[in-house]
Amino acid sequence: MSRPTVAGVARAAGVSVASVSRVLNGLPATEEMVERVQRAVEELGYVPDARARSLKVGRTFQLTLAVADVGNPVYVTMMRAVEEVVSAAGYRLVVTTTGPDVVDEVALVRGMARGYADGLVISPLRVDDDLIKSIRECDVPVVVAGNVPASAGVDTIRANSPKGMLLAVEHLLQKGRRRIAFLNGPRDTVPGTARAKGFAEAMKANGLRPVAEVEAADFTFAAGREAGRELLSGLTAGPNRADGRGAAAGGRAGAGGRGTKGRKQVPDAVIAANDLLAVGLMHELAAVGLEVPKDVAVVGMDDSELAEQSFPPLTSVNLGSAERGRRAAELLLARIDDDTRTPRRIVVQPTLSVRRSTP
Amino acid sequence: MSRPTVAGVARAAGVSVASVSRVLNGLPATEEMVERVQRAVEELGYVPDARARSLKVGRTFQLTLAVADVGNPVYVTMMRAVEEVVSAAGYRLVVTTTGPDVVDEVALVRGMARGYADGLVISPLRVDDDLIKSIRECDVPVVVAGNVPASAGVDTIRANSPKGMLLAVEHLLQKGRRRIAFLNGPRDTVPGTARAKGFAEAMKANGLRPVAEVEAADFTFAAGREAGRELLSGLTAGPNRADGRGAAAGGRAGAGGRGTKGRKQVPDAVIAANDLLAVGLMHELAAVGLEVPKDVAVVGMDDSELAEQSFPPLTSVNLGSAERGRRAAELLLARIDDDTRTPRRIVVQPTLSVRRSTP
DNA sequence: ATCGTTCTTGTAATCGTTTACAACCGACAC
DNA sequence: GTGTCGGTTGTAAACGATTACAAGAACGAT
Repeated sequence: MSRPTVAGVARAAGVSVASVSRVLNGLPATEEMVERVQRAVEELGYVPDARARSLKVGRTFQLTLAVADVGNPVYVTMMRAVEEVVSAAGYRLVVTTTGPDVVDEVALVRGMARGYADGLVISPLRVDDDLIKSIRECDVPVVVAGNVPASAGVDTIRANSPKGMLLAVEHLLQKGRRRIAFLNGPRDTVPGTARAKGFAEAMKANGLRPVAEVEAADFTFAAGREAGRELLSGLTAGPNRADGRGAAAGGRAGAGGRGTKGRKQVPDAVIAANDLLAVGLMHELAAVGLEVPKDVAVVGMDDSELAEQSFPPLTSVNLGSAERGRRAAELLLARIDDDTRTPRRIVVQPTLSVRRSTP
Repeated sequence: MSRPTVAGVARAAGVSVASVSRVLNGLPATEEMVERVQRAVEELGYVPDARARSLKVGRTFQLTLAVADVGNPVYVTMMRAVEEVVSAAGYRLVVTTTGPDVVDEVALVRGMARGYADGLVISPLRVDDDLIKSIRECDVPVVVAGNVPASAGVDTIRANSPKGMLLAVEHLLQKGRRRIAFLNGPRDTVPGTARAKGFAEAMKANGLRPVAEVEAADFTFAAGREAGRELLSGLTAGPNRADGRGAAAGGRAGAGGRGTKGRKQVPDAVIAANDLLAVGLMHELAAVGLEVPKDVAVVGMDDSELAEQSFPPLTSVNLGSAERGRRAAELLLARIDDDTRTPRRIVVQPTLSVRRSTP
């Protein structure tokens, strides 16, 4: 006994397929007709085939959100926001993960081109011409949560990293920290370059020079630890500890301190490009006996759930991931509604969530 | 200029639609035919319509993983494992989130019944007859990562919570902790009941009685904090601190200690049903000045990425989420291949990942 | 009684693929 | 020259829904 189709239901109910379809879609029909069809549907356990339906009507009522790494908590914030908006609009949201490579991203956009979903939100880590081309050629609407050139002719919604960096730097400054280091993610990613630039500007605007700058292999916790270790190497002994008892287990002595030639200054604050990186760093700080925030203040970025879960809770720049998710979803829905509207480029402003990782 | 279809390509290449389809699917054709078709495809930027294709061939080459809460790090572990297996098999994985309610879960299974995917892995928090019925009626294969009755006639793969609890209890015991409390998630969920039962058994087997048992509203960080507060209320002053300087800021004196009547015993260890709950609890412990693991040891469950990210890193029962994900995916693929095989019920064994939240 | 109107229902075309089947073509053996 | 055989290619029928269009029914007005 095979799965019932609309034809089977029609036969069972003794009516035509058109009538079945009409009843199922709530078009006007007589009381009796509705009753007969519904009974047949019930009896056969009929469930319409989504593929056939969407082939005919041209819509799937599914929307896709593609993220690079499901383990990154910033995406859960976005995901929640997107989900809320699209499900309120009667769409089902599905999430796929692309990994960090741009080629996979391109493959996804290409593959999505026909039939898997009515629209797509992507938040690409890396962008190249192929990706832009595939977005432009994609015949389902795409909105980019991130930074692509205006020439791509696509709705975008992005964060204001430079402003966020400024908030972080000024907060630290106000708390009396001046020896600020930067723990970035990969420079060849979109957020990586934006944050590097923002950090440099923010420091310059306040007349500061970074005491150190390291680059993690990617935006993950493990990479954060590794980069944190690199950042700390060679400067674990220094004037940071008020009690002067030094820090590292190894405890190798050294001049340290600012201005000492041939040796990096010891930071009294680190800004990380990401909450995961920040937390990774904090583990390394603890490992060498530095206390947060007493010895070193730490500021993360994204203000994800991890920021409040970490210990100490992490002061973090809120780059508006929830709002970006919400508005990305809204842009997508609007464009599905009307494909001719001119692409918008929205920038959302950051705020700072102060927690206990800064004094 | 509308999107090209196979007919358009055929016209452009001066061949029949069948030939186009054959070339696209790699069926035998002459050199020249292949060449002409490919040129036309290239030129028109043709992308096949997934809906139409899957309508005809009966497969979508998509698999769905439905999880209750994307914010729960245990699911990212599972997700990664599932993704790896299914993508190696040529499927695309999509993830949807259902929320904690069983009705949404049922709706998902029902809706998935026709056409959205070739198979479904669900990990339901709550199970009722409706859900089981919908799974049985679903005409795409379903595998359940969790516990449903064998009568459901479905492949399942589940953790061994009781054994996991035993590992946790015995580890604590071995470290000299005997006043063990339990921070559970909602009792009306599948994991909630399993863990409650497992905890009770494990304690009994070791001749211990729980000093406290609280139930969080759900398996989230926020709920963990709240339940942690509840657990700690009224017993924040006690003999736990070795230095005897009491604990809470308020520092109210009290008899505390074991056996004191009218007053709960002060735990020297807490097992949480979940890493998120454990981390929430640790925040509350810190808030009242109790140190982990010196004053109170904490054991989480799931051994998710959060366990190593938390501070101190969390000793956690590894319930095999990665393996469960992997094997769930394998079961699903096997069943897609052959729907007649008798349902398997796999149990994966837990291990303990010892970190620094226990002495 | 006839006509027009409105409302309901059925027939058949359509969406964009795949694929069973038949037609065709050239080669080869008799 | 004809029949057979392999191999390519084309025609047309699916897959399972929606929907334009036409036909029929009911009903009141003329």
